Amino acid sequence: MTTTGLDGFSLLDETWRTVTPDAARRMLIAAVQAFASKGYHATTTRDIASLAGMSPAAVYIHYRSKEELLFNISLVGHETSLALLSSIQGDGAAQRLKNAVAAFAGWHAEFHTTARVVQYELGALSPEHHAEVAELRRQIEQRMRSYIADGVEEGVFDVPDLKGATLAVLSLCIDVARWYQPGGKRTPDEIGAMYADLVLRMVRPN
Amino acid sequence: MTTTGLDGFSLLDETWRTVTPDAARRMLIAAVQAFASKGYHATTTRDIASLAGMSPAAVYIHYRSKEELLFNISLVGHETSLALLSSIQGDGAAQRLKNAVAAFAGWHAEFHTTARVVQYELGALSPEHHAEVAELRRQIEQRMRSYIADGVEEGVFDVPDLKGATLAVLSLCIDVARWYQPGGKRTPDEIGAMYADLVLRMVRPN
DNA sequence: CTTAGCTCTAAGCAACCGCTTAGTATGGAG
DNA sequence: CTCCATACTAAGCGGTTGCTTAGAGCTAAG
Repeated sequence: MTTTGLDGFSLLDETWRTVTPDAARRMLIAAVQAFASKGYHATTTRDIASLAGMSPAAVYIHYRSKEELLFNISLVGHETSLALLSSIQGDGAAQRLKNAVAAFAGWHAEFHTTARVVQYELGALSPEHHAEVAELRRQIEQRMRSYIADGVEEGVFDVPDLKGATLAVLSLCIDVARWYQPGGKRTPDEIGAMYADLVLRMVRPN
Repeated sequence: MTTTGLDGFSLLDETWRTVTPDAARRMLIAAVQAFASKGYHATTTRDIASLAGMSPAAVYIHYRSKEELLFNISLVGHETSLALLSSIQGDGAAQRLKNAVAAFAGWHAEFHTTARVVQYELGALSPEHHAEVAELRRQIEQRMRSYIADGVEEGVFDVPDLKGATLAVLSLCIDVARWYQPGGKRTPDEIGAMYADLVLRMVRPN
């Protein structure tokens, strides 16, 4: 095995560390790249195999179907971003919300390849797999809502509509995956910081 | 011709009024519905024809290819939302930005079917068609930026990063098309009003 | 060395894709 | 009535799709 275009990628993205064996992980990373750049339906199993440097049939050694490949990506991606959002710390509700938005928006920029698949290919999942992922999405929403609710209870935030504000904040962060480009003016960290600032302005009292 | 599921739709959505002849318009509306619910690549020309109540070959009487169908949708959709954003009026920069966000976000809710195709199927356009649409997107961004810049010049907005804030505001509105569902708690107008309020909070001075 | 088990490939199958072709129905002009 | 243009359908073509099958290559236990 020499170059398949994956070498640099797998070093940058540690999301798939736990996927074994090696060939299964390379296949998954190839699928992430292909799904992200062309979309799930426009990607053929031959594309994925070719990106991973293997034959078309090799896909089915490690995965039952193309959809199962997508489900694995979606599941690990959602679990990773939920874990990230759950690990937020900080002094006071304002600091915690700031850290949460910076982390969540920053993740959607830094791992925009994974994030694009996670956020925009949900509809290609089977009903059973979709339901499983939807539960994780509910938990993500609940986490973000609690960060905002904390500030309201502390009296440091002024939010007329808690559910609406949560929706807007999550929406803002998620949409980063749509427009972010690696060669752009802002680094993922800068985007995270800028968005954290904008969100805090949104919830601050008059 | 009796029911194809389009009758109610075409009454609700006046975006395609100018498309003639009638069969071409019905085909386009069928394509919008199919592209929006399954994505461009997952939609077959047989799906579209069937939704329009015609034979598969009828698509090619009015359109050269499936991609040209998408291009027409994308072009008219972008022109419509640009026209909407360009027609904003109001007393003072704050009122104009408020109206602009309410209209733009509201449009992405009310016409979420069209908006989904417009915003999420850009990558399926041919390079030439994509370039044509990209120019319209630049004009949309410029419009929104000028509404924010006006407030900064008037001294009623405090925005550290004009381009960043414009990006965030557009992003917030566009992402409505991703999460909006017709049966939801909020009407398109309510979403527009809520988002206008959130954006004004974001740009107001301390 | 034998054998079992795992990973992978070469070849290909049935189904489906976008699109074309040949021909039919319709309606208006002369 | 004939003639012709337009709008449509039935049938199907070449190519591609997701996935399967049969078997080869490799590793390691006995």
